[in-house]
Amino acid sequence: MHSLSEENYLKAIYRLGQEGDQKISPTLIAEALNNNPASVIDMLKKLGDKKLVNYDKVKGARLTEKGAKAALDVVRKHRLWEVFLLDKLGYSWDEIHDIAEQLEHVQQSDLADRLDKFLGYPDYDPHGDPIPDKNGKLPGKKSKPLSEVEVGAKVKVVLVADNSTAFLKYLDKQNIGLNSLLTIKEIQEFDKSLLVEIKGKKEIFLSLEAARQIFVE
Amino acid sequence: MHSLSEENYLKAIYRLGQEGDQKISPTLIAEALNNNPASVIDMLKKLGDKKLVNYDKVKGARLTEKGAKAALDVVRKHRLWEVFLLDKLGYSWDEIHDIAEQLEHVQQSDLADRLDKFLGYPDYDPHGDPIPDKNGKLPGKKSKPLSEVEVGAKVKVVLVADNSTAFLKYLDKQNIGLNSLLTIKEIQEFDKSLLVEIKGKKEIFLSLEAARQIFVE
DNA sequence: AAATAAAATTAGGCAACCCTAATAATTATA
DNA sequence: TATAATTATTAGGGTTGCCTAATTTTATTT
Ligand SMILES: [Mn+2]
Ligand SMILES: [Mn+2]
Ligand SMILES: [Mn+2]
Ligand SMILES: [Mn+2]
Repeated sequence: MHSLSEENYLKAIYRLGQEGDQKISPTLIAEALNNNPASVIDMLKKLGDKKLVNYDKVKGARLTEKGAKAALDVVRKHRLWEVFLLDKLGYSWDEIHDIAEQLEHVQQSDLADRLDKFLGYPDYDPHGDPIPDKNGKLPGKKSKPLSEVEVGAKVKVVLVADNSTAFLKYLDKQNIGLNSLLTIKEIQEFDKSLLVEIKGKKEIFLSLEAARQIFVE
Repeated sequence: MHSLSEENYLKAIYRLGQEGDQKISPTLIAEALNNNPASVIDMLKKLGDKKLVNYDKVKGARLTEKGAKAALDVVRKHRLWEVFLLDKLGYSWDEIHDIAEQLEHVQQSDLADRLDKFLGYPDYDPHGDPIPDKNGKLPGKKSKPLSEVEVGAKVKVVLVADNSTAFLKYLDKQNIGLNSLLTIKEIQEFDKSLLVEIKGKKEIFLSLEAARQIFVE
């Protein structure tokens, strides 16, 4: 139906749309896909012809309903495959994203549904990201970044936004994972870095940078 | 490492090499891949540069050791994924080939090994084709086409060479599957078609064409 | 051995995606 | 508001992998 490249653009535009209400510009998309704004413009033209995206110099890129559906379909496959790789094949959470990037493009109408069933209809992927159901509906979950939590609060980690191997390995080393229970002991005034206690474990320091990637409730 | 296209060429050349000692010509490869001899020559040049294939107008195409290794790696992945799709996701044997054609190209060093372990180290895929182990070694099995069996013989189906949906659905309808026990009742002189009794089931007619695709022992 | 048919090869192109360099349009800054 | 910096867009190319239409080899028939 859609090419691998088209699917990656749709997914990137979808993701950028999720992270706040910034204008989704060619430059932004190019950064997300690690390519060139000139290439992005080419593709936006094509996706426009296919009625998957509306692009407007002022408003930036927006998925049409059809485009959003296609994007969610890829996201669903990505996250289901991540669950498969972790639960069934025993990979760790920092190894699965890159493999899922390939698996998500396998085309077969009922593959995602069968995989979903085989995995027991999971609601979240191993990084805490919600898995859309077959109609594209996402389970709701209202979390906020650890960087916006006050001193003294006790919170639970429910999602890790940065899925890079480097960051996930760092969290492993710090003993932070999904469902970790954290208490904010201190927030440094000058750099907003945090001193956090991990329940039953040691206290650690987290930079603002890191805290922004850890979502809690 | 190798592109999707390159992998498909390697696999095709490997498969053609397995089916007897015909000369593997550009035309033959083009038919196998449903493309054009001119395109094949382009690719043979590239695979030659990469030391994966030796091509000689007289001898045809031959995989180098490196090329054979790469081909077996793709074949291994294809067949393991087929087992996964049938055993775990519940697809039927006529639906899995096309999906495995896509899955076989997913690149990750230890994916095949993990899948192999998860599936319980199967020796054969759902069509009876042997699955190479991680060193490329194939389990031996000496079968012959049903078309070469004599009248009166009692044999067991161990492999189906034609993996097309059409042929596999036809076999389903005839009630023939792997491990079916057959007795050859008659062979027609004029067209070599067979009258076969399926143990515990009815008698059926098979064309020579069909019998050539069914391997027994 | 010609003539004919089939197969291999070369030449020239095309579509998908990406890139760099040049230019135009915006936005920010002095 | 003129000047500088940043973005967007266009122009021109490159690569991969495919195709069609010659052209050349090789194999088959008369
Ligand atoms: Mn991921
Ligand atoms: Mn994830
Ligand atoms: Mn197959
Ligand atoms: Mn098979």
